[in-house]
Amino acid sequence: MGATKTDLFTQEQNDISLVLKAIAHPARIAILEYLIKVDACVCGDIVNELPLAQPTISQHLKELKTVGLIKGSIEGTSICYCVNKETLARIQQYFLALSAQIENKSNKCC
Amino acid sequence: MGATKTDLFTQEQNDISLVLKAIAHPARIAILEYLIKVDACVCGDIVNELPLAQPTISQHLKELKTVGLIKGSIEGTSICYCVNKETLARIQQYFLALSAQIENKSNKCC
DNA sequence: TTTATTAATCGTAATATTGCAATATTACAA
DNA sequence: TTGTAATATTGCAATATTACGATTAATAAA
Repeated sequence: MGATKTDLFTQEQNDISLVLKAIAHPARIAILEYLIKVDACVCGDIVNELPLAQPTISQHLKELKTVGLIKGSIEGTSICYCVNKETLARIQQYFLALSAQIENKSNKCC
Repeated sequence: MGATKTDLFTQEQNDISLVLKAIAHPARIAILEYLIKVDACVCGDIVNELPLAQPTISQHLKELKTVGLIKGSIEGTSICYCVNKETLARIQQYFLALSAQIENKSNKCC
């Protein structure tokens, strides 16, 4: 087959997995960390910062944008990107909730 | 090419991306949530719980185990799986740190 | 020993992802 | 309008992932 059977899972499980899949690549993690580090947005600087070709960076940015992890605003010929706090916060909350659930319990095995 | 250029990124970026990639699938999210919900470990119950074939579940469990998100211990003919708190905590801390960094800053654009 | 039971592994078809060269688009300046 | 800088899109080869049937390995029960 080869395609994920999304219809078998809940909306939230699919949503979270899409956002995590977008983050789950070293180049996209590097982009997110860089965007956060330089405060607000930078544009073509990302191409200079990372050792990947421009089309590759552009594609990674598109994936991050598609799932709402970053936003972009046009400034003349260049585009200013920045991290979407809300989406990041949502992921952070998700893991916080998981950790909280597990904290109260003691493993019966392992 | 098709293969991620891991040598271009830091150890931590690659590490985090591997763990996130393991989580970033609805079936594996469902497995993690189920393991957390039923407290400690269950084994073949996961196959009954999720609408996927046994080899598929087994493969997903292997991926989760490879990146250290779950542990398994043999109990007779069955295997008892449970979530590895440490790895989950590490991911949670990672996102907490990102969120904390971004909280202090005001977007220059977007 | 035979027979279930449980879970891992193998093999493979279908599909998705990664990375980039080539090209296109967009916005502005001269 | 022509040129140029900044990004996006297209097309494609290489590789990875997903899912599962068939099989295997390991243990337990009869």
